[in-house]
Amino acid sequence: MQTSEAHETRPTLAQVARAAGVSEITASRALRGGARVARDTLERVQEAARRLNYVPNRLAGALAGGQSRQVAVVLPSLSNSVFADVLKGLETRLEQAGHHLILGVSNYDPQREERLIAELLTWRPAGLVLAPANSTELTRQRLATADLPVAEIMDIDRPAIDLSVGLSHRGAGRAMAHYLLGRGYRRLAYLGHDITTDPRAVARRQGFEDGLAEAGVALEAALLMPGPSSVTLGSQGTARLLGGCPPGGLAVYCSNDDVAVGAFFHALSQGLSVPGDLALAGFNGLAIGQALPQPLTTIESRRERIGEHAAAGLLARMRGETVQPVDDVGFRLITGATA
Amino acid sequence: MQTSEAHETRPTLAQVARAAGVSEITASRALRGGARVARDTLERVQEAARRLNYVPNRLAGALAGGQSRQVAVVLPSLSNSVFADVLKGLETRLEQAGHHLILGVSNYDPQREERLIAELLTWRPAGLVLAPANSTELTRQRLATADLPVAEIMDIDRPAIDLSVGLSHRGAGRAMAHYLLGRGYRRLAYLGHDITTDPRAVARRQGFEDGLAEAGVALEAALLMPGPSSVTLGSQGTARLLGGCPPGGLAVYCSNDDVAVGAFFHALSQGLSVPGDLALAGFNGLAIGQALPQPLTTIESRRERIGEHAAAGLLARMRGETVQPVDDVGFRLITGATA
DNA sequence: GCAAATCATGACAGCGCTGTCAACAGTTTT
DNA sequence: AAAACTGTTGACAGCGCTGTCATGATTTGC
Repeated sequence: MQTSEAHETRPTLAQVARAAGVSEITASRALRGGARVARDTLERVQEAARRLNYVPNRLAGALAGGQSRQVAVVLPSLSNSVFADVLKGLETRLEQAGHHLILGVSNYDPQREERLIAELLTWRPAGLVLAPANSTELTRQRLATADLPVAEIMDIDRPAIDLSVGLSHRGAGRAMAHYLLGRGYRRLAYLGHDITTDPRAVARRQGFEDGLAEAGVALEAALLMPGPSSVTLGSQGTARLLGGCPPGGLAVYCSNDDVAVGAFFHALSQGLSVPGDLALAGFNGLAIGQALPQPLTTIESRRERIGEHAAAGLLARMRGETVQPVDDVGFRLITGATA
Repeated sequence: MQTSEAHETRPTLAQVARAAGVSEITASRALRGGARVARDTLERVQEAARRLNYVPNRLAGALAGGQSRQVAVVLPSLSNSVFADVLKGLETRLEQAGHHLILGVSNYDPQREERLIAELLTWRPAGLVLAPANSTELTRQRLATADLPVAEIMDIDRPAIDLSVGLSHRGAGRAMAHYLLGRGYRRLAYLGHDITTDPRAVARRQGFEDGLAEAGVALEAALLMPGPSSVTLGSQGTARLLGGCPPGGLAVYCSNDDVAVGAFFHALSQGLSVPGDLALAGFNGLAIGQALPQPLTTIESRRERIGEHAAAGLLARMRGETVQPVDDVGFRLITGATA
């Protein structure tokens, strides 16, 4: 706790101020934009800071000023490139506004998510971004009283605590149903991954079935594979699905692009023609799907934009502006060659 | 700056202490593990904290204690799943040790990387993780004096500032050369992406050529495509490469799995047999490569382990232990069906 | 039974910065 | 010429917590 005068110590604002011959507070103002500081004083201070190699201590700044310029982000996973994209969008916008990201990954575990939120809150972030795996009631309560802007991202189908940025997965499912029906498919199946962790996938399937129902069509088959979505899961699932449900004009709506790509690979290795024998549709619009020999029919989910919008919403809230609670970034159906 | 006694204010340690009938410092000790605190006092304090819904303020804690329990991470990209994997490993280990991650993404831009490091350092992190795009001399200097543990990750081929965690990309390239030669391939080509941003890819290619040279073999062709690696780039690059360099026993070493998968797709759409007409090898061991109808021959890069080891190394350094400066996590050649 | 060691607790100061309010010079307004 | 600004600066206190050292209460050793 001693303030050694050895020059090893990182220079503090006080030292910069002394070097520039001004008071601490003037130095502080000069280094933060320079409002209400004479031009030459400003330059003198900046000069001194540069010379001493001054690195401000934002911990102290945040503590004194009561606002931290850090934004906490809790995501369920990073393996899924979807969240990496969102994170990218968030980082870009926030960094640009002088904020920094504290990251937590919940692994789709509500317990862990809850703990992470609580821990990240100890840093007194200026905002919070959540892609809820399955928000606990406790968490919702805590956040409601925590008095900081919260953006819940990915889907807008559920009621949000504060801000909600994403798209209607239900709507996306319906859109795909309409598209496939419009292309003349009447034999429809669903292939999904473990949905207990992925409420968005559930919503899409629901929307898909709704869309079919509107035309009086029912799913011919639905197969849920255990485990998180993956290409391998898609291949294996397709194999199983086709066991009880022969190809030949069958269209399979997959829970996402990874699964659909797997399905495509299975078709390939079995010599099934796509979409003749087996039509395929996914969700997300991942690059890999579009790079297949036949581009995948899917729905683009604009992940990076979700991140950017969430960041923008939080920043606006921090500035005290009122923001519309629901931000629908929409989606776009990509008419590929697989359905 | 006023301490309103309105109960809106977040409870502070002082309030918890008062509620528990102890001094602030005792409360502090009780809430941090409880060393040197009587058992019943400890329980009383924890009780009070729970009742008041106390959330510690780590900004204050870090400022007072002189150590922040945040670790700064600067990565060149998140689009590349490779870095997402590393990040995951880092997060897991650090979170487990009670540390949190502040994230910056440089987009492979050395300027931006430099600025990010400087900014993140203002949070007085306890450690720093870097996957250097191209460390500036200035940055190296600053970090050398910054007096905090720094882990440079991904490759161990270059001299590091402090800790180095990764694998020898040069070695990986050589290993693949040896493997392909061992399989009898004598017509070898290289297909890569824009290497100005990716020194690791350069090292692999170098190693590959070294490996060939040891057997007196030279590359028949090398094609560098502009832009970051992607599946599409792989397909297009392969098309171009095969223009001047006909298939038929040709083995193409791709700069990474994304490119190799693209190459595979190209072969598929052209009806080329793999590996008969065209053999393919990549790098990373991504799931997508292994899920292809024919699993990709590649080298597994253990990204998550790199993250975990980097975290462990930093944590050890924070505890004051001495750590070996270079941590080689190794790699593993995956004998797929494409070469 | 008394010195020495151990345990539990607290007073105090300080981490490095910023908000608030006041002061003072130089300008403009009336 | 007085009043009212405007622009620039600083003194002061305090953000919420922890390290250090000191204190009294207990236990231990011989």
